[in-house]
Amino acid sequence: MGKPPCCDKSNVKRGLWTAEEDAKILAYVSSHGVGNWTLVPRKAGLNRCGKSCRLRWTNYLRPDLRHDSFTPQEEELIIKLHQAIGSRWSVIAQQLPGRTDNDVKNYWNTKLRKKLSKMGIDPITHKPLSQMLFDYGSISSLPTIPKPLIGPFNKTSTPTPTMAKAQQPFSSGTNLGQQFQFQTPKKPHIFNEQPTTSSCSSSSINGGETVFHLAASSKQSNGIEPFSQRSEGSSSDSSFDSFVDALLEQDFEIKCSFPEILDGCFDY
DNA sequence: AAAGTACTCAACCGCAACGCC
DNA sequence: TGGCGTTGCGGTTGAGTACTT
Repeated sequence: MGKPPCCDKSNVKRGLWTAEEDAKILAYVSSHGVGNWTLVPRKAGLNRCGKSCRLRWTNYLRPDLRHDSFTPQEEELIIKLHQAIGSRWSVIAQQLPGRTDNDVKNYWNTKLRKKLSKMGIDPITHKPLSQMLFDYGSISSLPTIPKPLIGPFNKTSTPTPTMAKAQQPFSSGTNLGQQFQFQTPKKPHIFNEQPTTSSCSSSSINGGETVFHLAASSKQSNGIEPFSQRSEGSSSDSSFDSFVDALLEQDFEIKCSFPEILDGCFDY
């Protein structure tokens, strides 16, 4: 194991690729095929990291890639797969010929998350916001916050063993939820969905992240278990109250805009 | 027209898994 | 069995562009 020995970053070009560099990669691959990427820069005459070459090939130069817009069918499939397996972009991308995991991930982060949020659907749990608020609103007291859950996202959260390597293609017309007989640990998030870019910062509600760490740490049928099922915890604080108030206010606006979400029946 | 803000997406980073010796 | 190198993956960044004020 261990950290991969990457190129000497001070001596390799970084940033956007030029047409000339692309041509070198294409020429190399067409004559040698894809192989040891660490050798590619030297053999192809590129002043790039091998990893960067592999990424450029995988995400852009591969001849089987599509560069057109996502179709509504692809969009729907991404949403369903994300609901079933979470952010396992490589698995999702395998179901979309010509699309890369990076494509899917970017499309999700820039388009689909916002779309679901606007529809009143939580883009992580795929549950209606009103239902989640009902769950959280039913809590009479705030559970004690376990220390390991406080702070930034737990990057080490890994799929449960039963979900690993479920990479068989889906047969058409099957129930995706039944295809995936494993559970995906849902990552915590902030309700007011923003793209994860450097430009987003101040709009998250104070306390929200902590609250959703707790939400994410428990499971229900769809990966989240209501707080009311938790036995431990009892404290409350004003930041949580204001957070809940903000959520309730937001939910009220959503309900006004999308009354159909009240019956909990969704069609993406 | 200019400045500020939001959005998009290619590329990078770091970690873990894998395979070979 | 453990170390090393390579590959795969998901999260994040930031430059370029579009949009708004």
